[in-house]
Amino acid sequence: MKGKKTTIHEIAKALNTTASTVSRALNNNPRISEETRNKVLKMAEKLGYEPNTMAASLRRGHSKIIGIIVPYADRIFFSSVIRGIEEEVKKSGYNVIICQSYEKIENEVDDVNALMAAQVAGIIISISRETNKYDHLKKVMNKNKPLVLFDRTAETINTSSVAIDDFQGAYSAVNHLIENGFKQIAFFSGNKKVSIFRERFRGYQAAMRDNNLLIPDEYIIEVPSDVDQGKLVTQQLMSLPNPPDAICSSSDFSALGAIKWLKENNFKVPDDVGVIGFGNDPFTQYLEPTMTSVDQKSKDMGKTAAQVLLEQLEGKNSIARKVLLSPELIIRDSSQKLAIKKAAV
Amino acid sequence: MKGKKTTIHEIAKALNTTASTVSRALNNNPRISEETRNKVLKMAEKLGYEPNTMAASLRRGHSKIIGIIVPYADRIFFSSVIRGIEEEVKKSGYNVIICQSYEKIENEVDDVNALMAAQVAGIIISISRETNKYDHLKKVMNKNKPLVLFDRTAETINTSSVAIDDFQGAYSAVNHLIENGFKQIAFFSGNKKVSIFRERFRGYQAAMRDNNLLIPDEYIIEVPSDVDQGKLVTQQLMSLPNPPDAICSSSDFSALGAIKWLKENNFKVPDDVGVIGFGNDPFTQYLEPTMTSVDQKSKDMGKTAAQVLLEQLEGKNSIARKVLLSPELIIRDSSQKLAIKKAAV
DNA sequence: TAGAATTGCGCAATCGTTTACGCAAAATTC
DNA sequence: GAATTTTGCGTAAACGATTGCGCAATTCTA
Repeated sequence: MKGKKTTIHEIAKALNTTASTVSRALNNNPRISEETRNKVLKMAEKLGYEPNTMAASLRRGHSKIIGIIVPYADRIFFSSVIRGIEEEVKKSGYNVIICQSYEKIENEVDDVNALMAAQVAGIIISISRETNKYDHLKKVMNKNKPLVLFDRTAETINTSSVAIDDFQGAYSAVNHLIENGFKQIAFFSGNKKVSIFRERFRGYQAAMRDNNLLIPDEYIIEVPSDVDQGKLVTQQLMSLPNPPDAICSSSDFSALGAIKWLKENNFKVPDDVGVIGFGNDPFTQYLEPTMTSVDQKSKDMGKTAAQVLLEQLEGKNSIARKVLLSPELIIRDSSQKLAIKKAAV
Repeated sequence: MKGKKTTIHEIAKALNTTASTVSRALNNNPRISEETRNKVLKMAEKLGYEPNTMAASLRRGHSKIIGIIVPYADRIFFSSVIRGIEEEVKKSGYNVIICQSYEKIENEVDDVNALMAAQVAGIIISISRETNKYDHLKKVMNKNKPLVLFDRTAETINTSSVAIDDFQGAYSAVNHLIENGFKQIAFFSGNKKVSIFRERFRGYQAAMRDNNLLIPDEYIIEVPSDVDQGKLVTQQLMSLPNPPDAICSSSDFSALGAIKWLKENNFKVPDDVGVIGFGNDPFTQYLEPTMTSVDQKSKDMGKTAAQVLLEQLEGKNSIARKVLLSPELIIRDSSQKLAIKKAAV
């Protein structure tokens, strides 16, 4: 019972053959006879052999581990992507190793180095909000390690990426509001330095334009993804001489802030003001009213990122692939005026 | 720029010395002079040296990676524990690798094997709901790999563990309800085969007994952690000839089900019926009324589990340590009758 | 049936580090 | 100043698996 590990050499000795034969048998090398292979398999089983992946990785030049870097591992969006990746790569015998950047570029750089040192087979990353230089990512590419960005991608470097179509997400959200009779639609944008937020903003603009609706400057507000900040700017908005009749937010949290402030101040949601969030965080379905939100397909995103990476790993495809997933508008109560909703039934 | 990696041999050659000297210099071996060490460091920097952790791990017998196994990586409790672990082990230069068991014992066994094969330094695990045999865990211990269980622990094997005091959590929750004037308190238990749920149940019983309150058999219901199931059993409960005036739940989700059913059926929460959940899931703070819940200290749990594991790794402590963290009752609106609340102010 | 191709397996180098051992030079002890 | 200890570093053997090369034995080709 003492943890004496068996190696292929032990198996070889027991079978009066050599380690190379055992190795080949174990790896289904066609140059090994069925008979020998079976003997090896049986003996391996008997001796409780378990391969030392370190040794194999060392020889091979990389491990069967995929590195993942996210800002925070405990945010539902990221943890859900991670789950998707894990599920997918497991099928091919890979494991995932998680690093957090805490939205700091220094951590991100360190993480990349650590992962490279750990000889990961490839890296899947959602870059930090701070990240504006890409030398660390280029280093990965220069070493010919597959690299896939997700959600927060970088346009300036030529790498594979998976994201949702943020433009379309915002566009369909705004369109939905308009279909439900809202006309004066304000927009909560995130930090416009980040591409996903720029795209959402563009989607909002396009939808308004396509429906011949004007956008007063005061209707566009940059607000962090935060409940209290959401409340604050909602107060501002509703104090305008021409307050909006709906809010489309780039974040579920600021949308929640909006709903909270509105209810506290005796506005009815959605009858007085409609609200739509972005992200489809689980809490949105438990609110009153339940919140309409754009689902980011996080698990799919993870699965897809994993697939793209594996493709690259297996050499099938070395050119960068940019995948855009379609977001899904999850329609709940916060965006449908009761009268209209009833009429529709 | 082509990913030619520099090894210690290259450094040695450039310095007209040997790999062993370089290795020792890099590892702060005291038998190396300051002068040599500095030369090595400088040259390593110059040549862009990055250590190959695979090789080192192979030689050392284990990697600087901690394996984590959880049922689901995207459940807030687990992702939060993972975050805590990652933050803590990173300080000592370790990384974490994540596996999911999906509550299946076969997956758990596979995961353990995969982690052992990856030569992880140790394993931190929250066992699946199904797990009732522990051979796979014993194997880890037999190979002298540190093993730490968290939250869902196993009493029958002698290993370190970190959990919250579920007894105390439930006890203080029930006590709080009683202090707020509730007397007929029902209990939503989870699956009593799982130790944490047994403990919570015991806490409930003890608190009731200590306050000389009787528990009708019908008040104790085993219900999965699920909103709809919570609704269902709440309906049952409230149809009793002697319905409860409060519900203490082992889960936030079934508690949410209770609140939903109660509101839909014109019961006031908390004035007619008080409700307390367990887990302090983020959504609890966004409900109406906001939900009182027992916080499980997930991030602390992760940090502590990591500390216990590292202690064991560094050989300071080879005997099993069982740590119980104190849960924290987060008091919100669902458990305080308005009259009493005002009086308290 | 001679020559070519294929099959089955052993030899030995290799991946990049770490580390026990040993030895000379320098420093210390008495 | 001889004997001992310490310092500084080189030699070489690991760690456990993979794989190019080569060589017999077998099968196939013509």
